[in-house]
Amino acid sequence: MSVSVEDSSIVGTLVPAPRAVENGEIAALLDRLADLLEIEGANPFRVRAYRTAARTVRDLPGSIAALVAEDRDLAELPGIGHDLAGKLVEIVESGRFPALEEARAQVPSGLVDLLELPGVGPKRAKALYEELGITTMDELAAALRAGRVHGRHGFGETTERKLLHELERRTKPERRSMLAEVEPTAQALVSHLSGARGVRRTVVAGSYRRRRETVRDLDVLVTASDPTAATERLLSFAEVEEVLAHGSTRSTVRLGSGLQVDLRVVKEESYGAALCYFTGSVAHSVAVRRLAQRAGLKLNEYGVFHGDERLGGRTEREVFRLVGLPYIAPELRENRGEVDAALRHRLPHLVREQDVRGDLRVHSSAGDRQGLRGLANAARDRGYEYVAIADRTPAAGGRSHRALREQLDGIERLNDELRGHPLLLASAEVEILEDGSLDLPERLLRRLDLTVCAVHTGFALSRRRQTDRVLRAIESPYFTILAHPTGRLVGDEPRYDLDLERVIELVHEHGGFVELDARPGRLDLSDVHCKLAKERGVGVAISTGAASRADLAVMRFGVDQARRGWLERTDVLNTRPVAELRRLIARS
DNA sequence: GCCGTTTTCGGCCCGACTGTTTTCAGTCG
Repeated sequence: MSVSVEDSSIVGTLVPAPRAVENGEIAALLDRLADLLEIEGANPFRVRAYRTAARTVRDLPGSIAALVAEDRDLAELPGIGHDLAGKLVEIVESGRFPALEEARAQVPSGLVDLLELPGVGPKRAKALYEELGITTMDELAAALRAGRVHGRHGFGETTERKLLHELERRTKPERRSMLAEVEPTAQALVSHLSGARGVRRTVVAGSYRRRRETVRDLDVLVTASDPTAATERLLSFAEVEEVLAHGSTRSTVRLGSGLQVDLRVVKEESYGAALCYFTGSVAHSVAVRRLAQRAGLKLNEYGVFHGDERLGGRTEREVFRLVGLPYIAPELRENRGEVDAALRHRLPHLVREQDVRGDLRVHSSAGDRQGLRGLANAARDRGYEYVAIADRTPAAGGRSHRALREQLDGIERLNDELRGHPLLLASAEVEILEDGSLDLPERLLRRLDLTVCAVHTGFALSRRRQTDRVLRAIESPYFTILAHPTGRLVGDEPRYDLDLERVIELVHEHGGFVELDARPGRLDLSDVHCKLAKERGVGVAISTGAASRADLAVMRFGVDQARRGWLERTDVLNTRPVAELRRLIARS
């Protein structure tokens, strides 16, 4: 999620914010201040403190505004001390952030954009501003063309050429790509590199391996006896458009799609250490390295060392063991408490795709042209024990009542025939109307095994009305699962405003469930919200909302996200055997 | 600006690559 700091209504105003300020907005302000301080040349550790705090705030499942309202001590949060706690309270209560206003007075805000350019960091940005008065990308482009940058300290001919090339190439800001979009490239790259002479292992690390919902680049790790052969091999990959850096053990290229690929080559004996290092996240790596340091060890991408003695690093397990930790799954490596949990041997046993026994939201079109029978076959082919057929209700442009009745009859007939191989569950993706009532008459609701309730209309409601709407639906005796709870699209702003914490609390009270929409462009709930649901004791259903047979396969992206949200098999509703599932969704 | 089982000061992760430096700073991940 990106928040436009410049447009934010909470900066530079004394008027109380009309709504509670979101964590994402606060985090963006802290990051912006860190950028400005960096350009100013402030103490780098102070800059880091703001970045750490931004991260803490962004990753927090509950809202800072709510903590402030409850008068909780924010200094208890990791990376937030007395000083920052006070600043956060001021942001929430008055909408003001004086430290940021002061920094803005020193450094024009537009300079921060320049940091996006490869090769431009805080020092060069500052030099461009102080020596040439440049504050924007456009001004930089103009200065380069006019030769005004030429001969300036730190700007050689190559740098000039690269910057101009970059400015002309980029017409819009770089966007992160969705995980599912880059998978084919990642796989093609791995098989291409694996063909190089002397290459033993090839693995895509980075956020791709952590299964983040979006990735900015692909970090590829290779072990090889001959590093040069491997880096040369990367350059021969057909999709390479531009070589950005090319060294003996490390190369960076840009593909035609705009995706950047970083390749690192290490010796086989360093595979584990390098894989830890390149899988990250940076915050996780720093936390682990700090542990190593405290134990008198040094950890880098080549191994674990005690003085000059190399203790190991061939496998990740060995690296973790040497620093006193059990193995931590890549999906957890975000420094969101996993190192602490590992130390206390309290890591979750993460849910796996093979634990999934069914899909609890599938549209009848997923049977392709073979109707319900085709759908049942598709589910059985995936090894599912059950599948819930959940077409939308009329208010969301779905089936008429009559068509739904006929479908329910069809499900009963087919179940008689299939005898539970698999079991078709009668459901509907029931629109929650603006007044919070469910968009089906009781006589139909009564015939359903479960409901999957959702918001597809009336996005513009205020936070209070939207929340009340959903809360009322949860109180319905026919409510089972809240589908795609926040309406988010990956990489976008939320489309409607909802107090998810209250919603989850009420779902817990009524014994219902929340959904994780597995589609790679949705992944709604987010990882952080999955963790919130788990912490509040609410089970999560991972569902695909598949509209075609092929869509059923997106389940794995949902499982990836669930793992990032610390979910275990027992936290996921659709890992339950049929009998148990029936009991859990039965209406009291 | 944060943090503490070598605590309230003095630390704060670490190495590769590039370009311009004439021995290393800036940037990046």
